[in-house]
Amino acid sequence: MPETGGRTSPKKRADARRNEQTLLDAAAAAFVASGVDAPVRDIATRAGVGMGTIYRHFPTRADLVIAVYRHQVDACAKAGPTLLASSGTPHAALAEWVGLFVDFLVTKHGLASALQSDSARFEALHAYFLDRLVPVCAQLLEAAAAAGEIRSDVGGYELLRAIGNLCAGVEGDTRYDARRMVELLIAGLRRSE
Amino acid sequence: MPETGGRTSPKKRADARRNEQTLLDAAAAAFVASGVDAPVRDIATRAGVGMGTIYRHFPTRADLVIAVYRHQVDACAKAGPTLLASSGTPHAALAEWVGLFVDFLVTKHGLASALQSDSARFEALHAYFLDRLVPVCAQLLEAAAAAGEIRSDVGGYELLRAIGNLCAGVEGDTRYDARRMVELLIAGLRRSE
Amino acid sequence: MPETGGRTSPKKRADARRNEQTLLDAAAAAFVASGVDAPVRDIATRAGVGMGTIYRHFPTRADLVIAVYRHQVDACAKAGPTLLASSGTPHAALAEWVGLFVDFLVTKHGLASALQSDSARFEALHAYFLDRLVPVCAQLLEAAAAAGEIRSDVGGYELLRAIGNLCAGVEGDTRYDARRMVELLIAGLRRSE
Amino acid sequence: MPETGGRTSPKKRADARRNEQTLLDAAAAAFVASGVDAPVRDIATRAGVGMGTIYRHFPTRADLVIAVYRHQVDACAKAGPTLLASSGTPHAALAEWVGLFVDFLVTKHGLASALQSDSARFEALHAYFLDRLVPVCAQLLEAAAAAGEIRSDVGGYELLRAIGNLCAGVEGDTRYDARRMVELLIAGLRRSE
DNA sequence: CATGAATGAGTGTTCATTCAT
DNA sequence: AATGAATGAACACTCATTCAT
Repeated sequence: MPETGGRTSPKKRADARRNEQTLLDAAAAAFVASGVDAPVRDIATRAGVGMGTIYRHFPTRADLVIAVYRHQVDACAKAGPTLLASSGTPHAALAEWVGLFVDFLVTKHGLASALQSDSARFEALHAYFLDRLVPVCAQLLEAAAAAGEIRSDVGGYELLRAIGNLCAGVEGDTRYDARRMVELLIAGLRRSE
Repeated sequence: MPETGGRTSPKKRADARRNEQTLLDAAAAAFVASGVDAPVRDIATRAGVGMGTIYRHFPTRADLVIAVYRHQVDACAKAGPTLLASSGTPHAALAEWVGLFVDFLVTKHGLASALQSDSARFEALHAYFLDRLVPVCAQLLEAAAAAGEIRSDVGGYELLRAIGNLCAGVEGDTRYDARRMVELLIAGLRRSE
Repeated sequence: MPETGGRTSPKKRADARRNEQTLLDAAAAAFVASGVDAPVRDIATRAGVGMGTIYRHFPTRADLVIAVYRHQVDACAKAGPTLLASSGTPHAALAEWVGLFVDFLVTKHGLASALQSDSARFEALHAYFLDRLVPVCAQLLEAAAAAGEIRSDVGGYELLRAIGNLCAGVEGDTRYDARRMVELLIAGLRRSE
Repeated sequence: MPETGGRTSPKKRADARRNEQTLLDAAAAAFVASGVDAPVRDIATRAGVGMGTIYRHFPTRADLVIAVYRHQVDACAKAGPTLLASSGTPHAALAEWVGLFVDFLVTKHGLASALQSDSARFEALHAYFLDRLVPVCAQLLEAAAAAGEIRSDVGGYELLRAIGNLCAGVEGDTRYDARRMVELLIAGLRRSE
């Protein structure tokens, strides 16, 4: 448990952390350039380290991907309750939160596609996203449903998956606006009386 | 010039045609199992033929993929005008037609994912789908918009793309119902006044 | 023995011969374009026949190559004694005959290279050229040697091989003139006193 | 920067270098046996390494071929000026140098054939040989021509090409002596008055 | 601990050759 | 006899992953 103030971790710790951050930055860059399937060697080269180092820190590709996006996923997860408290209505909060999620996905080219992949190597990634975000999404949905604003038969997992899908493979397609499509989806949730 | 019903084509033709069908069936199966990127060798094995046979019939992967789905795409394209004529309202026709398309995509696991692929090798596939279906979808959208039932700022390409995305990677995910999600999307199109 | 005037060979014979000539022409063209290794299918296509037809007429590639060049090789072989009789000196006759051979090789792009090939598939080709031309070349060499014009320690096979080599792979190399190099070689044969 | 005799290069280097030498030896052997087109797998097997190792060390086939012959080509190039200084006459120097080149080519069966190849994949090989040897050959030719010993209308490239050709495909042909034929060629260069 | 050399399975693709029709 | 569909060996090349140094 490396708390900031601890006296236990000597220089080493700082170094290692710096190193890991270099790795994550390099991976993020590689992901943008070549998708989440970017060759390990590319990432290593970008980071200026050997490939072995990457495997040491992140035994599985999913580990690496998760680490790269952890902060943003966490931030997104935390924003849910906040928005619910501050927005006018639950449905508005949901829309805003979904907007946040879309912004995240759309700027991380290749991520949404990776989330679709049923390859075993991305299982952990899948799981992480779900663990963190499904509850949040579900909470927002429930609040909106409880307020009578939307139908109550759509779950967090399903909505999240749909949003992820709508954001996949958008890379340079000027005729397709993922954000708009997601808005349509959210609009479609409205209770039809 | 293969006249309808003519008995002109020599015996060979019959054999070759049968073989080609075997190929298409095998390819379809392989696509379901491994996506549209299924190794040529796998497809050949499934069909019980040599790899060369596949290359003979379908020089390019796109040729194969298109051939596999051609009939259904065509049927889908033709259904558009028909539905428009027979359904109660344009929006109803649109919904029904979209349902048809989703049924097609959802049962062809792997197809939707391939349509997302920006790989050059699938360019022709992409083009084929777009050429055939975008006009139909656009026509339905326009009719519904003209009737004042839906917003008029969503184009055929965009909607088709969104639907395709919603249907991608669904393979065995019991918690996600692509059909429902697409319905949400279509519902979201409704004119919000 | 299908003599022209025989009454034995009905139409069939004429057809078959015409067919075979078509084959040879097509092969010759293909050889020029792609070398003596031209794909069988290419040749068949050029000839407008099926591949099987080629295999029927020429079971081995060497058979085909030999057939293609037979006339010219024979003509070359026959020219030897003629030149010996008509030219001023045996060495002059040798030079002229060699010139003939070089003309032949140089215009048959790819042939010289094929003659070098030690691939078993060209064994018969090799043998044919040797059987026909080595004796002629040897005769000319012997005459010139007997006349005291050239050294007597170079044999027909060896000289032929050297010439063939000098003509190989010349295809479009403007800085290399095979003819000149062969002339150098022949000049080098001169008795050095 | 590998200084002479320095102990700077880390241990690894020694291993890698040894390995590379193994590779070069294996490649040389494979080239002798199957020509410079020897399958990568064969070379790898001979060397007792995986194919990937070869691609790591020599990304392109030309890289490999050049590396295999570099030392000897360089030695040959350096011998030119030396012989010119030490031999009795320029023509003698030329003859000796050519002898060196022939010795090299003849023992590297398959090399001469590769030099003939117009395949794009051997472009770099071709260029390397030419860059290194044409100037040397040209210098010797010019010196002999200046001394009035030989004709002055044959260039370095042309002579080198002719020699290379004479040495091609000699593999186990006991009736053909490339060395003798080249001598004939050189003899043929003598000024004919 | 880091390094990066080595491994080798996996895949696309070409063509000579055979053989059912 | 002719056809051309089918076969399958052969080869190049890429990368994830392991492990000796």
